Amino acid sequence: MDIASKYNPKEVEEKILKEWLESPLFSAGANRAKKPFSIVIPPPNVTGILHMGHALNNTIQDVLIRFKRMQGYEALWMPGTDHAGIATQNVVERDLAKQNFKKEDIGREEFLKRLWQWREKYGSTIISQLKRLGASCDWDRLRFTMDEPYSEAVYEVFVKLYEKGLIYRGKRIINWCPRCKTALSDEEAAHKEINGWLYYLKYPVAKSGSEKVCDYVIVATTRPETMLGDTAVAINPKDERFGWLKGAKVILPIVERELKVIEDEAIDIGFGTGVVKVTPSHDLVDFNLGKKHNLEFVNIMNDDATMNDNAGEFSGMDRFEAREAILAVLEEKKLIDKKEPYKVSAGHCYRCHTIIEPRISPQWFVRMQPLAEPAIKAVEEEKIKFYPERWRKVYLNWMNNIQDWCISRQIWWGHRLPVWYCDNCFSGNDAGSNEESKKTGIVVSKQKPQKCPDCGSTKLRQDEDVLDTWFSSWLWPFATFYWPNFRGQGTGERGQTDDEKELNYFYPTSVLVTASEILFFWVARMIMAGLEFRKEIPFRSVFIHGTVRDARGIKMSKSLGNIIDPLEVIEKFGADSLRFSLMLLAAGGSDVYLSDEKFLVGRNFSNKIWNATRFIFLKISEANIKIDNLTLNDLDEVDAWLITELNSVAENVTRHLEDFRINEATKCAYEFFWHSFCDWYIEIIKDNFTGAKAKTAIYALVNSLKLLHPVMPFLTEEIFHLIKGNLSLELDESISRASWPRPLGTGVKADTEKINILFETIKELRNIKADLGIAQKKVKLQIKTSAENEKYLRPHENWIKRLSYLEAFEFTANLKRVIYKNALWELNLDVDEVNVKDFISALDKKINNIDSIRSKVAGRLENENFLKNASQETVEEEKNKFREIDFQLNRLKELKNAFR
RNA sequence: GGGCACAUAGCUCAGUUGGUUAGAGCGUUGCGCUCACAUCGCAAAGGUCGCCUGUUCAACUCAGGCUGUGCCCACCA
Repeated sequence: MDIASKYNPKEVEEKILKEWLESPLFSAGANRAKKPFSIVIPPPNVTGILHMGHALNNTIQDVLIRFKRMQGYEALWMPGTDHAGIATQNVVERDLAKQNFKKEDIGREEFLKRLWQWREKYGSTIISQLKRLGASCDWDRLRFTMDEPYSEAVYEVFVKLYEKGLIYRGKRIINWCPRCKTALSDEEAAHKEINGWLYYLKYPVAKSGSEKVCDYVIVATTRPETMLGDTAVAINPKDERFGWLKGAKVILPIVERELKVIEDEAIDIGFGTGVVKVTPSHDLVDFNLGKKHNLEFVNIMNDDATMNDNAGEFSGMDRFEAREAILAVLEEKKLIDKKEPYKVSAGHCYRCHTIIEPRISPQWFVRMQPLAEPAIKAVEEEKIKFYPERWRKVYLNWMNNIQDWCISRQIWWGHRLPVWYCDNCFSGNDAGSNEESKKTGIVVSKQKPQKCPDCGSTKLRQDEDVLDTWFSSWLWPFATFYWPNFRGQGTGERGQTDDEKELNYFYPTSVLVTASEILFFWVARMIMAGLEFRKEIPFRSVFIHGTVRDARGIKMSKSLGNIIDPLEVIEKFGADSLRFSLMLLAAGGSDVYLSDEKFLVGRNFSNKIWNATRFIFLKISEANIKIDNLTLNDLDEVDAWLITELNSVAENVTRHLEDFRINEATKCAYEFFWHSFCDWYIEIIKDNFTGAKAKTAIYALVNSLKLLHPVMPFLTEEIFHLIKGNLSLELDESISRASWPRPLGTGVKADTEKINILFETIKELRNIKADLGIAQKKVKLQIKTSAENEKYLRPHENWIKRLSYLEAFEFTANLKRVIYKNALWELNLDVDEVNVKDFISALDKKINNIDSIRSKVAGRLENENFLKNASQETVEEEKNKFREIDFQLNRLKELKNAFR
């Protein structure tokens, strides 16, 4: 049979992918005979394209799913995409802008039509890319957060929460993105420090409470433009410097408005001048002060953060333009005391990075505290476990300080609020919370109500707003199963049952794999929603992986231009290489630093596996060996050693995968395959290729492939097929459904100690030869040993000779000198012309090295406290170690003497 | 301001409960195209495990402090 000497991943992967997608290998359904294992995918943005973060995230999930599937679980990986409200709308708006349109020009209906078209066109891109990565999702289940059944879940949840008093409408100060022109939640306002100034402005004092100490008060501000909306200045009542200001009035410059002086404990006496300007309409703190002290609210901005008519002469200017203009006027009036450089923390829109403008507007909120309580408990009681564990604290800390969630968005792409207002009797009041309002003229309902329950009017108008994207994604773990409107009996295809049965079977899901960035956005909220609507946690474990960064440690992002495109890596080296390299690098939850050459490990390893297979096939066909089963018998020490190693590797890989230590699992399998299997075993069997050896090799190969399959699905599948096709073995259709390796029980137990002595000897001989400068010279090996040992050694003669590059074995009772000895034998290399000088200096170095270790161990053994306190085992170990080191030391010394 | 990580070979990082002669990949050096693989093999050089102080018979590992780096949270005008 002809197998290429270089592995061609592209060709193989595309072929295998096609087979997979045409098969039902990855489908799952409620199956009583098996235990469930389920993962819901973090749904990527429907218009997204695969980036390295996706590659990492989804490879991890695929590894876990494939592992569990092979272990015999009913493994479901639920795929889907997210409509990603603001992000997607922005993309389509940009597209419109290219044609010189604004969305308002074409209207809501037409705009939404375009959005859906966009989704049809690009929505499957990322899905096919995930497939190409090898993701073994149950693709027939592909969900979308705006599918009709899914939307039903969203409305259901809104109505339920409203009825429970957990959703309310309120006029509050919220984070407003003046570019997207929508409200954002606190989480969507990313705080970043920017370099700014702290301006000290002088406000003239009109009349003082007691004796006027000064003509001005000086207030410090980072945002002078908001002064136009000031309606008070505030001091701390305990601040003795400003006792005279109590009850005073000051004049707001430019506007010439008279401002009250209010007193509040919240004012930090130590900051700035101790006097604060209060702008209730444009700052959260001031908003609260304004409510508390019953101040006037003056809004000075439009929704795009330009100044409105309340800004007088500055009307129409952008907020930053207005800042400069106002400063110029104040400068002219000599009302600027000073300015200092200052780092300001400002919220930025997480979608377009525009600086947030706090803005008062009516919005809808979810009261979070009641939802948070059980979600805190679930994690505290470890019903949900975090990996790495440190995220548990981060989660709990956030949950314990949770704020209400602003869920209404002033965009068009998303789930429209199931809220109707009566044209006749709705007066803009708040709604939903019991004390705050009377709910007049508001109906919250999944369907459009016939008439207003308050006044009977039929003129009802649906709220224009849509819901925060996360208000739909927090239902993902159960809404993907068609909750709450389960379909009837399933079709029976692929063993599927009806929806509810499936939900009950697969929920709670097993593990959620995600990045830390969306811990609050998504993970925490899913836990709350799961507990609220299913009365059960949504997943048992949360595995949080790191961020993908470039070689300099900077987060990869398209806008920074430092991305490595996973698709290019796939094209060049194959998805297996990409996956393998990522899994090797992504330790626990640590960040992954990538550069192009990092993928060579994966490429090289793929090729290694390919060639090892190729070689074994070659030998089998050369020797005309027939293998029709994998029952191992006639194993010699070397075969048994390999199988013993394999067993322990299988055990370790399994253990590591169970604990989400994928990198360790990958490394174990890699080392076994490359070093134990290729470097030792295959080398050993080269000139002693018996039927038993062939079988052992194939057995080890098949099981290595299985261990590697979760990480390198394509290559392992291809070779699995090759083995099945060429060796007439009874194997599964696909390795993805083959059983996970279990240690072979009795019968195979290697005398690893003796074999290891041989391996050590070979390494030592190579070493000595290199030091003597005769690495490539085939010399005779003289051996002095017992008859019994000779009998043991004889069968291994050939490979020992070859691996240590020797010409011949000679058993003799008289050695000219001893250059090496161990428990089995004493050796000499029959050679005269050698580089004694280098050899002796290399020896000296080794002797020194070992000598220092020897004295360390000796010191320990002479220490009475050690002997007294350390465990019996430890002491024994140390004693053994000492004997071993002592033996080595003497040997080296003898060797040195022999060459002197 | 609060919290959380991280600091181990030239580079990138492993190191699961304290006892190891501290490992890997890449890079470097030397030797080799020995009938799979040069995307390979064999070997070598290279580390006072950030610093200090404790706990312990024993610390890369535990505790406290320090320094540096990164991240998250927060109504720091």
